[in-house]
Amino acid sequence: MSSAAAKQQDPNDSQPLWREAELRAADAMGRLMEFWGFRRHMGRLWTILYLSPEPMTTAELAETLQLSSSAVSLSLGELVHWGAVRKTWRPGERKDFYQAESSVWKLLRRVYERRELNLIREAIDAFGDAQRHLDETRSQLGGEDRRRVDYMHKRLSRLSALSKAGERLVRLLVAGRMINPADLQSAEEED
Amino acid sequence: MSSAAAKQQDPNDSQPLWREAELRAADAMGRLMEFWGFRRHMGRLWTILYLSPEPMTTAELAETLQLSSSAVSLSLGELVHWGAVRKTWRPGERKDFYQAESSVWKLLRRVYERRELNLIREAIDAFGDAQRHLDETRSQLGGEDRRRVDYMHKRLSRLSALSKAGERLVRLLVAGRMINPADLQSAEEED
DNA sequence: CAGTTTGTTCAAATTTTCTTGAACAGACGT
DNA sequence: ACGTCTGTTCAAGAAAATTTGAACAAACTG
Repeated sequence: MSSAAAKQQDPNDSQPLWREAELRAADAMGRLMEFWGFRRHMGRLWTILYLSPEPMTTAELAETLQLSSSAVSLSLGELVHWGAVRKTWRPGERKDFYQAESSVWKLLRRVYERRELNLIREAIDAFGDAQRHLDETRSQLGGEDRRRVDYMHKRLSRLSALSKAGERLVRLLVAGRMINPADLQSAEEED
Repeated sequence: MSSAAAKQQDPNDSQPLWREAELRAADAMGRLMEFWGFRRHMGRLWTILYLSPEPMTTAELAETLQLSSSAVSLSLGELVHWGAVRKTWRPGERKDFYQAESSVWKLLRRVYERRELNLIREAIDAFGDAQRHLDETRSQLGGEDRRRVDYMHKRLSRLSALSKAGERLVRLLVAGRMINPADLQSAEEED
């Protein structure tokens, strides 16, 4: 029973032997997710859950990663919101238990769908707005300036085309269909 | 000559009429690039240059975006480093001039290549390290713990497989070849 | 219904990242 | 060679984010 005891008895020196490896992997995933625009801890927490055969409680997670319970609550809540972690519970237990959504692919799809696509659409809108704004000022301008505005207009069209190609690409990715990056390339070829 | 004068005379109220539109687009791109893990200003600067028919000086950029010269220098330097902006110069002029690399696609490729791929590779390495670490401890463990370690080992393999699929996918993207996202899906199907 | 246990929210404090102005360095013209 | 014009670097200050402990709320137990 050495390790079962070690798991809980002494807060200092009694980490299970695999803890080191676990944390290493969690950290790598944390960096990945941070780069990706999420909180570092989200990646860490998810990984710990993903590597655990059993659902875990917030207390266990806090202990494993040495976090305050509020930090766990916050990041875990966000993970649940993203569908990366599921709340489960056990009959007879009061605590909530958490387990990782194990289909990483499904997860990535959701993220791309909710975040990347929205952002690209906003950008597309902004480019459109800018163009409309230029249209309004155009009549007030004389020769040189008018040429300048026309140039900007053309460039904005190119940015829009590109963004739309990007949007299409991400949508295909989300739908799991084949993607041809050459589409992006061609979106900026007619000038 | 009204607008040519307006461009430079009065620092306060004399923005060219298209400035508003320009800034709007620049801001959208700034948000995109920030989300993307770069400095906000890199997107802004790049857009201003992209929308300008002529190469611009750092002073003009600073004035347009209301930035200090050091901020411009910093972000512009990084853009040059990423190949998103080129330094040019004009005979007879002492200042440096900058123009946007207009092939956005080429740019994206470089970014994915240098950043995303490196990060994924680091993660793959970390997962491998963690597994090796588990292998070392395995012999010291008894029944239950050993099963637990084996479980973690299997999960780490899955993470590795997934990351490698991701790496392959990005490499194809960079090479401009067709991509089948189903590869990712299948990378986590054998359990 | 009072007392625990568990989870969430909030404001304060810490850490990290960005921004700035000034000092520095290089290049050019005279 | 000197003075001027540019661009870069650096340390200090400002702003933004993360983190935490404590207060609060909700759910269950006896």
